Amino acid sequence: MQYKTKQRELIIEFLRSSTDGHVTVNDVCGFLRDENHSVGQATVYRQLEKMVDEGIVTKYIIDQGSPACFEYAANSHVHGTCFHAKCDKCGKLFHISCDELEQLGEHLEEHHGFRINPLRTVFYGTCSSCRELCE
Amino acid sequence: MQYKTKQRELIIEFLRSSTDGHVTVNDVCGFLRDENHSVGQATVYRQLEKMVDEGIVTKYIIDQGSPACFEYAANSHVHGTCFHAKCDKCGKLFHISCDELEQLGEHLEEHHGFRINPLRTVFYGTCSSCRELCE
DNA sequence: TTGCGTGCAAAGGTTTTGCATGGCA
DNA sequence: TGCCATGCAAAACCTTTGCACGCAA
Repeated sequence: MQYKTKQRELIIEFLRSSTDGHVTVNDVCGFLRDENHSVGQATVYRQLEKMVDEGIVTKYIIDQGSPACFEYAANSHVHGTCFHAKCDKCGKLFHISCDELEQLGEHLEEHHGFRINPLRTVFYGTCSSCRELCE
Repeated sequence: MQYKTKQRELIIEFLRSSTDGHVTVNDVCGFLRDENHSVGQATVYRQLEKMVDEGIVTKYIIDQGSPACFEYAANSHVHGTCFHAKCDKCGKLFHISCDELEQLGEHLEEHHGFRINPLRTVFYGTCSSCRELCE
């Protein structure tokens, strides 16, 4: 049973309008406050959690200690599996999507019995720009 | 410049003796306290951070909100690249190491300019046992 | 009317920091 | 002696929870 409240609508509207994709609880609260539609942060946490369960929002855990990122599912990765890769050095977040990664998923499931969830998995490493700087 | 202190030696000794590999700050403090060699937890955090920088210890960020895991590097993955995979359902942690994953690394670097760090990367998903339970 | 949703504040857990003291080189 | 390391407590940070009140159905 899912009530339709004003707060829920506001949160969804913001997620939908947020084109860059990755939004934190703080972003949501801050934006709504600025628009004079304040919503309690506990409510934002609780609503986002529900939306994740419903599958209309995706939660990314990018870093330990940093706030979690949320994305309106319909806004993103419509073109197949998409992974996130984060650079340890500059902190930039990349989206990677290609056939090899699809195969990775198949391989893991067939040979290791593990079904990877691209929405939760983040690759860590270094991007080319940062490697150039070091050399 | 790196001083050689009693505390540092104690921490390294425990990491070295810890065969299962993944150890939290709390594990370290608890063990040392039991052995009557108490070390302040701030010290443990600071020393482990240094060891990570030096490359002799690996830090795994398994879950948001849960404590980070540390591993004495010499104790592990002697047999090539090893990735971690964590089951969302049962929470079990698996070690995965095979040729396909080596290739994944090469592919990411060649085609996406991203050099993945297996020591920091954790795959999330569901293991076969948990999937069987659901079906 | 029923009971889920909200908001505030407090609590929870992990990690970081300030500052005076201790100990390596 | 100089300076890094330590230890304690407090702070910082994100997230969860308790509880009274509000509001959708």
